Amino acid sequence: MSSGGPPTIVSIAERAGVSIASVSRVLNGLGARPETEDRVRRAATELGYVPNAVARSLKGGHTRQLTFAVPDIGNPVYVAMVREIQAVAKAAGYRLLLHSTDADVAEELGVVRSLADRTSDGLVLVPIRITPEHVEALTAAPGPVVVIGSLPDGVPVDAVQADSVTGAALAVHHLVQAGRRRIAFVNGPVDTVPGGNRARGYRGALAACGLPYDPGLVTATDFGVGAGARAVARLLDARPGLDAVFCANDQLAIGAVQALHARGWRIPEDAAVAGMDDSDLAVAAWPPLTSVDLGAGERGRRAARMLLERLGPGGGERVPARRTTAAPRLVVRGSTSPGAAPAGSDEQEGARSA
Amino acid sequence: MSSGGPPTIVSIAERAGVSIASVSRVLNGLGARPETEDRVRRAATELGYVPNAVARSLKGGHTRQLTFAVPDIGNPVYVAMVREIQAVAKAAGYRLLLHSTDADVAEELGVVRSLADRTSDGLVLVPIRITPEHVEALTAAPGPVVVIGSLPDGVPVDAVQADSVTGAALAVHHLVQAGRRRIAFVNGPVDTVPGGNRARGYRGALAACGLPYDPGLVTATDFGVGAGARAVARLLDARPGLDAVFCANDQLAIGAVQALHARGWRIPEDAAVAGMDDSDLAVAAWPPLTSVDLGAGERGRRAARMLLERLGPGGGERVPARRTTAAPRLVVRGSTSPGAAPAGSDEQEGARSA
DNA sequence: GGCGTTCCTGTAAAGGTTTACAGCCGCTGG
DNA sequence: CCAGCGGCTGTAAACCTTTACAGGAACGCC
Repeated sequence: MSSGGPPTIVSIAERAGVSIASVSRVLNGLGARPETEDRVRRAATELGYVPNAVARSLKGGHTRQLTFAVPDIGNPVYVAMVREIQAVAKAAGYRLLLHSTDADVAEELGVVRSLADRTSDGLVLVPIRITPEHVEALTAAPGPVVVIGSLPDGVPVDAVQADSVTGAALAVHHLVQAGRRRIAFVNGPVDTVPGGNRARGYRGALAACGLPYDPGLVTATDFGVGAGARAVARLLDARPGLDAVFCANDQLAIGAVQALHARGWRIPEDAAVAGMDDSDLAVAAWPPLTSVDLGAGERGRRAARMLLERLGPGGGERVPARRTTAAPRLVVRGSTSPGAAPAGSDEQEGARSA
Repeated sequence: MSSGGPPTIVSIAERAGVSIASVSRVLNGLGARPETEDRVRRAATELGYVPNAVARSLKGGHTRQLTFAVPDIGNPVYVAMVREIQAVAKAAGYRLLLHSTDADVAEELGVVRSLADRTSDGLVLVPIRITPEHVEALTAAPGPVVVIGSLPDGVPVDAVQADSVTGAALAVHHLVQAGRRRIAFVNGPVDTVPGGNRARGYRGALAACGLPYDPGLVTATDFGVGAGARAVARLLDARPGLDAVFCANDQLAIGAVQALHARGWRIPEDAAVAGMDDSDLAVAAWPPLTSVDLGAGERGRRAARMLLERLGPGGGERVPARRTTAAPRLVVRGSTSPGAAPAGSDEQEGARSA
């Protein structure tokens, strides 16, 4: 009696005249008499057998799937992370489940809890913000989790952080060294951890350079090109003497560039512009944007690796939670430095299109 | 005897003093005596029970997972698709498995065949190119597949296409209407279906407008900003009289803009530039790029919907394979039209960043 | 009072795989 | 010649859930 649906080890066993145990053993490379081996293999290929991964997962207790949950898949920073995580997962024989939380705290918590349904073996989570509920949910997580973001010390969960404080400082120092003295700062939403850190880095670097902190040079807005352009337009009205704009984000920086161009300012002669994240947008701008690479790809890669270590034989509950930080890197281009990065010499090559 | 691993319906049954069947029924909302209902629910919450999705899948024969396979997750076009597919899948209660084929034909075929392992209920595939092996594999696909791309007519698989022929024509006509007469064309790799179509659209539109086809104005290169810049630099040497550059891709167009800027050309006064895909890069450029939106998001959405229809009750094998085409849309910005799209008025708002 | 309904519950099978255990065969060594 | 052992193989259980089926109790009706 075969026929039913797709072939199973039972169909193979019947056709080969052996037991299902032998089929399983042969197919998993355990020992068998050469003749048995032969008949099983032949039957399997004749039937076009493919093992049912679901049944395997049920028996084995793992799915070989990883979940990656991000606030917004469209954001270039997260795209860089997905890409690396995908690569690491694939190399290790894992599939990647992509979940968009739409920047919703309740959904983030739901993702953590849903580890309990055994759909995936582990989770890499990028929270938009860490609330006490997060701490609670993560502490009680029903499976291994790695957080990309800043986690309080007590939480027994691995985490990979960006160092936006020194990242911002890097940019400010660079601007100062380039002779700028009135450096505006366009921040994103300040109620997030990175928002606070970037502000801190900006302020600290100003202090370190002996420059005054002028609140009139600082503004916060939503992320987005248009928001950045409007914010900078207002800034230019209030402080027409500024000579540099540092933005918490490449999108904001693009907006800044547009606002400056619209008023006929030359970049970088009249005002320098620097962004953060070093996304593809940075090289798309004219002049190409100086930007601080906060290591999104690197963070993704590390997070995936840490998660896989937890899943590997040794990693279980043994090891205590680890914290690691990706070093920021300043990429200087034409928006702050007239001679830098001529067209055609950048590294963003090789993407394919449909 | 509980304790073992996480709670199962057995643990609940023991604790509530009922059978596992009753537990299952209560938890699935089928009828039960109020008292039974109560005890089961109480036991379930006390134990923190979460149903095992793998066991459910095994029994039910479906995983509520969809696979989306793309050549390269970093490409903005595919990002737009992922985003929409994710949204549709999520709304329908499906999870999304993201697979990067790295533009490898063998991997694409592997993805189609791997539908047989029952890991996901269906597949949306973006092939880099359609080979005879693709046709064969798709015809024999062990589960529902929707292809984003151009499929020969005989293949019994749903497909969603872009219309790059009229897309390219749209751009060329717009340039001609803006008074341009010597319009260069920078194509991507020509051995792909879109590459050929874009070339056809360019040529057809020139003919329709009564303009001569000058091979010296046409070039093909890899996608990528740097490649575009180099190609346009060569073009400018060969045909210094050109007055517009049409690119098969926003990345190439960005490169074109940079090459023109580098030689001191003004855009759009000395030369207009238009791209394709209308990605985020288009609004990042200065001046903002006119670009043809080939409806990547729309194609993703449609593909996901078609796949879900196949999975729904009616859709089985009944319906014959469908073909649908997303209409291209020209988005005019400053790179071809001096007054268009002032900064801050664009629609690319709201992205969040870490 | 008995019979038929209806409602609820429990037993058991099924879904496809892996694997512990036991059985069988044949061979070797004493 | 027999004990013992090693190599293969088959049976059956387990993973966790859903669900067909049958049994049982309560109730209404004749």
